[in-house]
Amino acid sequence: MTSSEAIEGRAPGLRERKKAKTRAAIQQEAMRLFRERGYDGATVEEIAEAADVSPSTFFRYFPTKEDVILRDDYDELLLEVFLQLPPDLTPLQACREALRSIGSITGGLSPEERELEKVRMALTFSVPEVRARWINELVRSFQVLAGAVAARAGRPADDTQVRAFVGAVLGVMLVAMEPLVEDPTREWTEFLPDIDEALSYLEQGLPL
Amino acid sequence: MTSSEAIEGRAPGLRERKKAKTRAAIQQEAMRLFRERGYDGATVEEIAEAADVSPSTFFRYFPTKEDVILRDDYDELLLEVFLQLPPDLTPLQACREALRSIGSITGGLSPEERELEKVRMALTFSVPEVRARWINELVRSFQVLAGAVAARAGRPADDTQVRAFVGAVLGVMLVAMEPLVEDPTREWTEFLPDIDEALSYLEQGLPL
DNA sequence: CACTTTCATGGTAGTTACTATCGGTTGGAG
DNA sequence: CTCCAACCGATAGTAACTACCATGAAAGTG
Repeated sequence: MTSSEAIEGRAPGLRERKKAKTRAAIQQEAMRLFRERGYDGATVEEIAEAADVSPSTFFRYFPTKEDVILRDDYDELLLEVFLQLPPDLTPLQACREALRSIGSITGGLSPEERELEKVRMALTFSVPEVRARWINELVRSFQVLAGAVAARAGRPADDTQVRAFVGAVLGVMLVAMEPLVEDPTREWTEFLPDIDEALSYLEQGLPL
Repeated sequence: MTSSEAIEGRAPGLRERKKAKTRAAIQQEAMRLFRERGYDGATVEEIAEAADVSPSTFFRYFPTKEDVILRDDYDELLLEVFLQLPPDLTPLQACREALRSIGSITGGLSPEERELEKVRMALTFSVPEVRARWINELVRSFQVLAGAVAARAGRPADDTQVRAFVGAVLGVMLVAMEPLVEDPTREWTEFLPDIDEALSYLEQGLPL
């Protein structure tokens, strides 16, 4: 083990700093071009040139063109928040609380970051392939969440009821955010109240 | 209106018959090659050659390589079955009944068709891009289902509770079928009891 | 400070999914 | 039998990736 690993995170080193910078540059230029010409209208080559890197480098940072949009840290964030919640909350209360936290975090972003997020979300929902991959990864991350829920409820990770619970929460979220497809200019945080309301219906056994 | 439209469905005409034959041939050869060499291991060109058509024709029948796997009629079938169910069932009962129907339909397939379905499902779940698109279209078709549920419950199509209900059913299905990703050799009908059980938990307000 | 090792980068060549288009052929209607 | 529309094959082109190698800069070593 080298000394660099020990202090990793505090003093990123020149190499790491440069990497973060290029990644940000690529993502930013990509969003700008996408907004100007649309997703299909901007080629990877053009994005790479705008970010002053070679196409090879683009693919080193983002394995596919889609990933330049999809890449974020929300999944880890969600899990982290969820795990730090007081254990006396019911799973559903915990989910609602975690969602509220995520929502408030995005409130404390710089204007530039906010704008970037907005474009990212709009693209995520308006470009079919990207949307498909987004949902796919959302399902995956809810699988992870299932583990946390199970732990909280003191049950095995593959418990049927736990899986049903997590699935229901996932589905409710998905459907609640569906209007974003038709109007990608809206922000996803607008739908947090809807999701919250839907989650409370869940608790009541979906009366219809 | 021509006479051909009037008798449409009964006497498909040579042209239509040929088209159906070509489509089936392409799909069948594709599945064979995918099973032999894997999804990425078989190119569209090879599939086209095996089916004795040109690559152009392949894309006329299936807009993308993924569609040769995804193409099926389950969505329409599900909706059709759902609409024909007696109106005195609660929405949840109707969903469970519809699922049972779909399951029993796949039971009455010829051995060849069964085999094809099996390969199709295995690929759907094991090839990431295909899986992503499958989920995406599942969400879409559940949007349509929401309309039917709303009608059944005598509510507007965009009713919050209806959307929550449909979302929950969708999510429960998604999560219940997740094990197929790790073991694509299993058949999806194996999971019908799990889904049914999960749906009944839903009715109880997801007690945990 | 010299040196070696590690690793990000750029460039090149190639594959493959997909698109646009156009001339030739074939099934179908009158 | 004839004309029309639909279907098909072929060709050329685009763009997202992949594999590979050589170069130069950063980082650990003495």
